[in-house]
Order: sequence, then C-alpha cells, then structure tokens
Amino acid sequence: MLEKKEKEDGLKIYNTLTGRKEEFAPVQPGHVGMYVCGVTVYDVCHIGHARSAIVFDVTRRYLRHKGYDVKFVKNFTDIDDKIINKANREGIPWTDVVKKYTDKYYEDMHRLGVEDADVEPRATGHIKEIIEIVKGLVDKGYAYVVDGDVYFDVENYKDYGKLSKRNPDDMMAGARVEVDERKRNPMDFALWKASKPGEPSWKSPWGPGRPGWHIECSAMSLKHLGGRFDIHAGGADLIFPHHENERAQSEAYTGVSPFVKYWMHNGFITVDKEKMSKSLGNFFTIEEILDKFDPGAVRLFLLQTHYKNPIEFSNEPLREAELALGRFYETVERVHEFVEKTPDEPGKEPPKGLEEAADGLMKKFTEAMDDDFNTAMAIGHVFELVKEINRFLDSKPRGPRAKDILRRAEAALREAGGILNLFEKTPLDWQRALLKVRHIGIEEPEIERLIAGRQEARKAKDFSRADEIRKSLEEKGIILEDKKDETVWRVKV
RNA sequence: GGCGGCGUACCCAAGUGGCAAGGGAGAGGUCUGCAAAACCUCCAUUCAGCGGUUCAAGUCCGCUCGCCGCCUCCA
Repeated sequence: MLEKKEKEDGLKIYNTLTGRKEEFAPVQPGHVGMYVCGVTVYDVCHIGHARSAIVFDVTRRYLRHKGYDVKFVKNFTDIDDKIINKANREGIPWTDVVKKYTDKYYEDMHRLGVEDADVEPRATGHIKEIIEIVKGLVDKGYAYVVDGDVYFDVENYKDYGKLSKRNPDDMMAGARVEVDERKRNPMDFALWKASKPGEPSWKSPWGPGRPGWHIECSAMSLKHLGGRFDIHAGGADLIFPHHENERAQSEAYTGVSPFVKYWMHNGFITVDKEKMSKSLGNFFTIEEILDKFDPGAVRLFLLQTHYKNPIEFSNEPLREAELALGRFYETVERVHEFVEKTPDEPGKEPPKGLEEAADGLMKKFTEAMDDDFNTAMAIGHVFELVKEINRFLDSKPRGPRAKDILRRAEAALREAGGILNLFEKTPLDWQRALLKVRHIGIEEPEIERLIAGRQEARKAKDFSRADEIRKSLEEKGIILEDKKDETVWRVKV
C-alpha cells in the first residue's frame, strides 16, 4: 500500500497506444522526458498548430507544477518536399524558407504564451545520427536499399499498426496511394531519399540524399531523451503514418519496446464541422486571429475544451472567451479595491464559503488536471471561485480577516492561472490589451483627459455635458463606469 | 470497405456507476444624477433513440439513427 502511494501521484494520461487512461509512472522517478512533434517550417501556422502547442505547453507546465523535472523536446522539420517546393516556387534558397517560417513560428508562439522547449532540434542538425540509424536498420534486416533510397520493411516489424489500431492487410486493401513498384510492400516507407540534381542533399553510404520524414524524430528523440522515454505527443493526424512509422523504426533499431510509455494526441479544430487544413483552405492563421482577439482569450478558448475533443472554430466562442476573461479580471479588480480601501479595524466575522472555496481550489484544480489534463473542468473550478469571491464581496464584509481571505482567494486564482499561463495580467493591462486588439483609434491619455473633463462637468452638475462625453466615447467602443470616487474606462465587449 | 471518435439546456461545454460543473444568451433584482458596466438570483427531474445489466446509468453492454476523423501531406 505504502509502496503504491510512493509510485503513483494520481495523474492519469490517456494513452493512444493502449486506448485507455493509465496511471502515470515515469521511466525514471521524478523525471519526465517529453517529445512533441513540432511543425514543418514551410508556411505560417494556423490555429490548429496553436492548439497543439498550447495543449502540450500546459501539459508541460502541469508536470512541472507536480514537481517533475521535465525535459521538453520539440522539433522543427526543416527539410522536406514542401520546403523544397516552396523555395522553387518563390525562387529563393530553401534555407531562406526555413528561416522565415521558423522566425514566424517563434513570433506567433511567444504571443500565445507558449514557452520555448528545453531542446529544439532540427532534422538537418541530426543527419549523422539519422544515417547511423538507417545503417543500423539495414544491417539488422529491417530496411532495404533501392537505387539510393532506403525503405523500412514493415513485414519484419511484427507490431506494425498497433498504435493506429489497424492491421497492415486491411490497409493494403484500402490503399489509395499509387504503389511504388520498387517497394516490397505498399506500406513500406522511406527512411532515406535519394536526391535529384539540384536538390539539397547530404552524403550517405547510399549516395547523396536526404532523410525521410519519420526518421528525424526517431533520431532526435533517441539522442535527446534516450531509447525509452515518457511522453510523445502531437496532433491526432500524426498517429498514422508518422508516429506509427516512427515507432517501428525506433523500436526496431534499439530493440527497446515500448520506446514511448505514453502517446498523447490532441483533437482537431474544425470549421463547419470539417477539419481545418491547408489543403481544404479553411484555415485561420494565428496572426489573423491575434489581430482580432487577445492571446489570453485564444488560450482560454482552446483550453475550455478537453484536448482530445474537436473544437469548432468561429468568432463567437472566441468572443465569449474574451468576455469570460474580462469577468475574471473584473473580479480581481474588485478584490484589489477592497483590499486597498478597507480599513484594518476589526469587522464582523465574514461569511463562510469563500475561505473554503479559496483553500480548496488547488485540490479541485489538481484533481481535474490529474484526470488526463482536463483543463475544461479545471477552468470551471476557477470560475466557481470567481463567483464565490463576488458573492463574498456583495455581502459587504469588513476587517482584516475578510482581507486575508480575499488575498488567499486571489493567490489561489493566480496559482491555477500560472499553470495554464492564463489570468496573468492586471485588470488595467487587460483593458489596455483590449484597446489595442480592438483597434480602437484612441489612446489611453486621451481617454483619461476626457474622463477628467467629464468629472468637472459632473461636479458642476452639468449632466448633459457629462453624458455627451460618455456618449462620444461609447461610440468609439469605450464605456465609462462611475464608481464612488472615480470613473474608470472599459473597452466594450 | 477497414479502423476510431462524437451526439448533454437556446448556443458553447465539463461530467465515464450514486441527487446534471462552468461560460455565453435570456428573465428578474441590487447598485447608480441618469446610465452603463459589474454583481446576485433564476434558467436541463434530464443527457440522440430503443432495449439490457444494476439497489442505482448521461456514465457499463447491445442495436438503431445522425455527424466527424484516419486509412495520402497534415497539429
């Protein structure tokens, strides 16, 4: 019993490989090795990429919060057909394509609050390791060479199809791809591709060429995390063929099985119920979304649904997320006001309820997150506490004890928010952010000036003048709220 | 054709055996020079449909209907 307690910490992860939620137990106690498939840098990122990045950013932060020493690896695919094609089309070196979209990736992700990985390896930086593995696979009889190409022989790897839950025979029957005559089996895939003249290439025992798509991840995960590590993650569309193939290569090469303990895959973003994708052209880029919405709202929108479920994309729920965030900051502002303005003299005993809710938040939050990173439920708990805080403030509490409880409540909100990398702004900064993102053509000092003018008018009981100022601001999307001794501005949502 | 997933209020969305979280919209109310905003309260005896297991089912099992994904590059 005691032993069990030490081993398990309550975290459960849905494992694509087994199709079940499993108790999380890392390969090495206290440490977590996590590999996330990043992007191929041939174009700008869309909201689907953002989802994957944000979901696993939170996974990482939560594991860290639980006290694990997390080594987080996220790769860039910086050589493949799409990159070469793009370079040809634009008449620029392929390395320029890589540079351009890698920079853009960082810009987008930083804006979304996605933390950089501990290691961010690139395929082209691991050619030596890749060749090493391909050579090993050929030597062991798992791969064969044809005209400078090297293929993985799926027939020799008995576990093929286990991750994506399909058997090779069925796949052959339904294969829609034109079969390459030189392959022994239609499912065989390239480990190394011979390059055509003019294409980027590296020297290899099989002639000049470049790595196949899947092999880079095998090489990089092996190098940076070892032959057996904890979590491998990516979008659900990577399950087949990418992760299936990667698994086959890695395990065939090292002989270690399973090389990954937990496979995690996030669901898609859909538009009109259809998967958002480059080929359908129904995608929204991160840049265009951030031009209209605050990054926090985007994060909240994405985390309000469990990571495995699909999310239907549209402006409406994003707007709702923004509204919800505003409500959060509004409450924080009320707390600050109360803490600043309430005298320290002893007051009546504050009502129960909030104290319990405040001190209990992290337990509930943790329980939700322990259940396969259920951010949707965890966020629900956060908003329950927000509601409780408001109820408490409405009861007109007094005294240092009430202040203390509110401080603890805010601290709990901040702690939960820190794990999600949400709710981190001050209420004023939130308004300033909205001012920008809504493209309201008026600067803060100007608003303050108008407010001051209106205060004058109010003092002089010139209410029609005061109302006029308010109205003119409202037309621009700024709402004025009269409080006891001041007037504050808000962006209309 | 093979494999997998989903269907919870007007909308979005948690909930995987024990009285249906949360957000938006809507309705009442508090506050206020008037407002607005904010806040509070209310808002699913019911979980696509039909059967079954159980003391107990949205939750497990079976079938039906509807939607989606993967099997080709894809987060």
